[in-house]
Amino acid sequence: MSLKGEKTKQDIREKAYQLFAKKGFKEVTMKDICELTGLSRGGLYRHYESTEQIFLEIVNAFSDRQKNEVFTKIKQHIPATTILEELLSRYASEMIDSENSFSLAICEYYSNPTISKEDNSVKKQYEISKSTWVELINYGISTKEFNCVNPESIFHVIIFAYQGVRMYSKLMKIDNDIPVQIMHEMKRLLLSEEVQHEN
Amino acid sequence: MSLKGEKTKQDIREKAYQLFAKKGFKEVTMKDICELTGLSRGGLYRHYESTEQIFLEIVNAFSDRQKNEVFTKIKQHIPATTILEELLSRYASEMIDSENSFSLAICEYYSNPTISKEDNSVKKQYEISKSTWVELINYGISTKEFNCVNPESIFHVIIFAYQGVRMYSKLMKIDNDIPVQIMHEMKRLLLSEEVQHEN
DNA sequence: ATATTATACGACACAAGTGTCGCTTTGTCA
DNA sequence: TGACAAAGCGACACTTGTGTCGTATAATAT
Repeated sequence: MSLKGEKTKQDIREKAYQLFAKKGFKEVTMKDICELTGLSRGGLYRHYESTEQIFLEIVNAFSDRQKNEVFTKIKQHIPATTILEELLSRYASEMIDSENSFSLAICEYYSNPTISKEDNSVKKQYEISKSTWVELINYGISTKEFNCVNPESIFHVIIFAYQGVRMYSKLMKIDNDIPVQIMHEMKRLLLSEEVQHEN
Repeated sequence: MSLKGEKTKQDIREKAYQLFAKKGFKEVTMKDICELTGLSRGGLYRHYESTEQIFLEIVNAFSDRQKNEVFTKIKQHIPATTILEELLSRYASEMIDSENSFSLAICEYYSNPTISKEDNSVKKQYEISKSTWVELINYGISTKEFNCVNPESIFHVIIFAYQGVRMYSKLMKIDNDIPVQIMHEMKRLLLSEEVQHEN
């Protein structure tokens, strides 16, 4: 029973996560990971044979973890507006600290034409994210908090808009209130008239 | 007066544009450009010393060209809704053909942490794009076609959402109607009630 | 036409990352 | 506590791209 091995792998994943969140996908090399973990080339290659393999393992764990968070809150009958605001402000804070955005690394990975498109981790992560949002929006419609035409299209606007901002923020030290602006527009798309006018 | 030189540079820029639009920024090497232009290493390096230098020259030309298009149409009193639809559907078509998106290369360049942040081509391109949209939106408000709170935040939602889609579409062969969905939501954000209900 | 300068060539040295392999060290079980 | 597998080491060969330089070729002005 190899305990040491799994511990090392865990450490590799943690350190690699930090590097990806800071530098993006392509910028991270096996050498970088060697340096941060303190492992030698041979030592690292024993556990993982590419940055992509490490990355995908992290992505999978990442989307699995977030999967049930929203669903649980819905079951607890927490108002949809509250859940929405939590989600949006989490996105917003990740945006402002561009040095710490693993989601941005995922974006970059997505946009990389050389990756193996057969792998379905990306699609899986997208589907999980989509079903979570659609569930939340439908819940909000059922409680009369939300008022929108098409939950799926709202989902797309939201996630894609946030990814765009993350990209820009990496270069431009974007105004901190842009995430807030976007949050307001997203709410305008979703909220019923009476709720909207509170703001 | 060196005619040959400028002709070669022009050719380099054209070929490089094709490569960037297809492969993104980082994926293109000086070697690739040598191969496509038929130039040797020394020949290419005489004109440009890096892919970044070529790229930035293209970006600058790119944003300058688009600058006055919208402004001209506003002066001709073409309805804001018409101009909006033209812009949005151009974005949408670029999204569907992910092999041909120079904008995506710009995005990727933006998100690259190793580039020289002193260069202001990116900021310039962003400012030009922003001022164009804000001008259009304010024009639409003045003609009572549009009805929105904050032109700048709408601008951000629009451009960022489209960039996000482009990224995903590069990997996922995204549904062709997602751009259309997003177009509708963007219109919902902008259009006055009476116009909106037409749809 | 020819001198002269701008273009273009391709071999070369260099840098950075990859992946491998024989060997050593360390864990783990009987 | 010894045996044996698992984990870790680091030198090596390889790949891919960069940037340079002496030389050759073509364009242009006089």
